[in-house]
Amino acid sequence: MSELSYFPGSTNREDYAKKIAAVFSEYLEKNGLRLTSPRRKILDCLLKADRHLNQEEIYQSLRPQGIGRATVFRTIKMLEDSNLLSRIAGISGPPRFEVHSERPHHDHLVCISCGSIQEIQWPELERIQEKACGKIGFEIKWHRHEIFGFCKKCAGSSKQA
Amino acid sequence: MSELSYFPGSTNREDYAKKIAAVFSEYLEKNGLRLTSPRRKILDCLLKADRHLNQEEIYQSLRPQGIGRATVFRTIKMLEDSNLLSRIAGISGPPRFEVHSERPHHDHLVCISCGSIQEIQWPELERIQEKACGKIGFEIKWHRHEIFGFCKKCAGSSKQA
DNA sequence: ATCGTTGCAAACGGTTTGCAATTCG
DNA sequence: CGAATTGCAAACCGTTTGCAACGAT
Repeated sequence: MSELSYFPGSTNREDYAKKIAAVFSEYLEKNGLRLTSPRRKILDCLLKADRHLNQEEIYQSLRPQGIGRATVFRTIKMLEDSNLLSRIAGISGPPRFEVHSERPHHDHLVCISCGSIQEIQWPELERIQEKACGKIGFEIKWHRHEIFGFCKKCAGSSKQA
Repeated sequence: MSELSYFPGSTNREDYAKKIAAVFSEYLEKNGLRLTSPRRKILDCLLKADRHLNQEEIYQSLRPQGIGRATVFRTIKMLEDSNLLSRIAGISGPPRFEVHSERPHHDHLVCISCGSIQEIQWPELERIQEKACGKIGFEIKWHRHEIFGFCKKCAGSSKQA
């Protein structure tokens, strides 16, 4: 399970976290909602993680602080609505989540043998996408691109799922 | 809801259906399983449809013939295992399915306003993908590429979800 | 006769919702 | 005070499974 997570050169993790929190807060305000302590903690948990968490993992790590499952789900939904969080499907099991926004867009390479998720950036591919969609009048909001196969390690060995 | 579905020039729908059925049958045989009437009907239902069906739609259309939900799920799983069926996630709700195999690969443009799904082919994009993955030693088995945004019709009008 | 297959109903697991208590502004 | 928020438990919904009856070789 090697899952990468990185932050653009000029922005360190804390600045990044602040920025995201600000965007979230703004979103909430605009909708007459509040940036409460549980919501903040859930966002922090996602930001601190160096891999893609699923709902259960967030819940387990925050339960000691008295945060319930429902709140985790509700907050995840808000973060998705505010376009700060994206859902990654994987091959099976519950979806995992990833804070995006400021990070350069990347796609996912999911290994169907060991389950690892690598990230990959494709500026070239993004360009082609936009050009083609522009031509047929489709206005892109976001996309999800998951490639399934065998990672380097697993491709070398026996390839069992 | 305009969902395209087409068959390559030289192959008409019936030939195509036969080919798929043959592949399925072969897969079943190889695994000591049988191409039974319910399985055949479920495959036919998917082949006949001119849009992406979900499990419930298949079940509803076959229920009059006495086919149960469990069989639909079980058969879908087999078709996925035999690499004849792929799962499309959409923005919400249950996954939809699409028979692929012989058809040229294509990605999906999902409209977040009206829910329509357009298909788009990107040979260029596929090439880039393979080249890049080859470079880092990732062996592609299949991929899922869904682009979300506003279709031509909805981009023009008021853009409500 | 044997072994896969079927439909049913119950079980399951992730997600959502109703609600009374609580917190925040 | 009033409105949003919370945790809990129950409800929900799509999916899976156990099982006894069935079907095909």
